[in-house]
Amino acid sequence: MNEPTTRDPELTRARILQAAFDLFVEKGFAAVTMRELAEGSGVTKSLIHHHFGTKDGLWDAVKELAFARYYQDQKEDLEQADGADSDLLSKSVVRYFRFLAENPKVVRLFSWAHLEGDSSCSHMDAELVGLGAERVRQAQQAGQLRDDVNPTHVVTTFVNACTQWFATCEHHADWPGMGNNEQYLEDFLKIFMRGLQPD
Amino acid sequence: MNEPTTRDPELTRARILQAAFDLFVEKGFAAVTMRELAEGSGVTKSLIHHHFGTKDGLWDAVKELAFARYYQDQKEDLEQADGADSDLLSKSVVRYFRFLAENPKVVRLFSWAHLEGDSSCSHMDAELVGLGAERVRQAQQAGQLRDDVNPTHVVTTFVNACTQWFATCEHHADWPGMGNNEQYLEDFLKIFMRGLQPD
DNA sequence: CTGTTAACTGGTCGGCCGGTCAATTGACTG
DNA sequence: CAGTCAATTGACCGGCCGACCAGTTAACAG
Repeated sequence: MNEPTTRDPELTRARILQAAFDLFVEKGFAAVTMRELAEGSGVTKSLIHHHFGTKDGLWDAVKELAFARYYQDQKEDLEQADGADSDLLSKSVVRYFRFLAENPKVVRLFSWAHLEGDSSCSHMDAELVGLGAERVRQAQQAGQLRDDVNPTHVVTTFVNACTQWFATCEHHADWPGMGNNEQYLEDFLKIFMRGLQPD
Repeated sequence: MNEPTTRDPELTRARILQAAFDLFVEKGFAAVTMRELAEGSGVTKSLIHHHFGTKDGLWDAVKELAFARYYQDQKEDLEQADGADSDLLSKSVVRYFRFLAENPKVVRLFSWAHLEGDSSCSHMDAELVGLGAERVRQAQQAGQLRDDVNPTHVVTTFVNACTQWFATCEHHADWPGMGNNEQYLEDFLKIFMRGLQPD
């Protein structure tokens, strides 16, 4: 557990992963070169190949790490939520919205991976949405939410509304009439929560 | 107005644009090579350079064409809508949803362009959202919609919910509990429209 | 029929791409 | 201390990248 000063493969891997994350998030996989990655992480091109094999290998490692963190974070939130809370849904929306607000790079990474047809994130999302839908179903049975809508669609609706907001965030930031993050969240919640009230 | 058999620069341009559109939509700008573009459109690489200058030039032309069609289509719909119709909003949602369903490639093109920081689509969307927001404002003043929410946020909410649905369409198509396009649209409209009813 | 223009082609260029490899260096083992 | 192994380096490779250019050919105006 000592700390070698000159050589530290784990730290090196971490530095490469961080630089690759930033570059891939910014420009997408295809537009980034191994030379940029090397320069960005302060190591040689060969060293990246030594640790990650190919450019694709590095890309996979970057995605796997980011997605694992995302998945862990979200699952934790979903499981620690109090099932008896009548305001569970709006709190979940807020929590998800805040997560995206604090992790804009993850949003972009998802977008890139998704456009390239990556399926690994799909399985994750399927499970998370499934967990959320189960909560909605419980709330419906408890009479807290209208029960004539598909619980999965309820979750998908707010996930879509939040995700796309941050995916296009920097564009519409200065549109006339468009509010900031908090104002949008507030209005969305107004609409969404009233739309889900029981008859 | 005759039809030359051997040489037709406009047809050539159109063929190149179509092939480029398909390839760029599928793989993104950076991952497509001039050679692929040439093969895909059945012409020589040099001819593409002759007509569009550089690869970037072709990319710009592809985007401009697709965006212009999108813009024209949307603006037409927005303007021909009957202002006195109390069900205007839900019809607009349905119309937009159907447009995306029928033009999945445009959705992907927007996603790519957007991730790359293209700002031209931003101005378009700003104007379209502005037009829609104006309609919402009118409906609010007529007492047809609740007036304690920002009209721009109303439009953004449904645009986000629809866009992101199709952006992730092929992924969640087979998720457990997830319905098809029509079922999602129906549930979203239930939530959205009730959420917007006046007090 | 002739001259001009532009569509179109094949060949080629310098440069950068991802990837490899032999050699060096540092850390740890016994 | 020698010996081992992995971390790290720099030089190098074949190939493909986007772009260019000289030459050819079809359309068209006069």
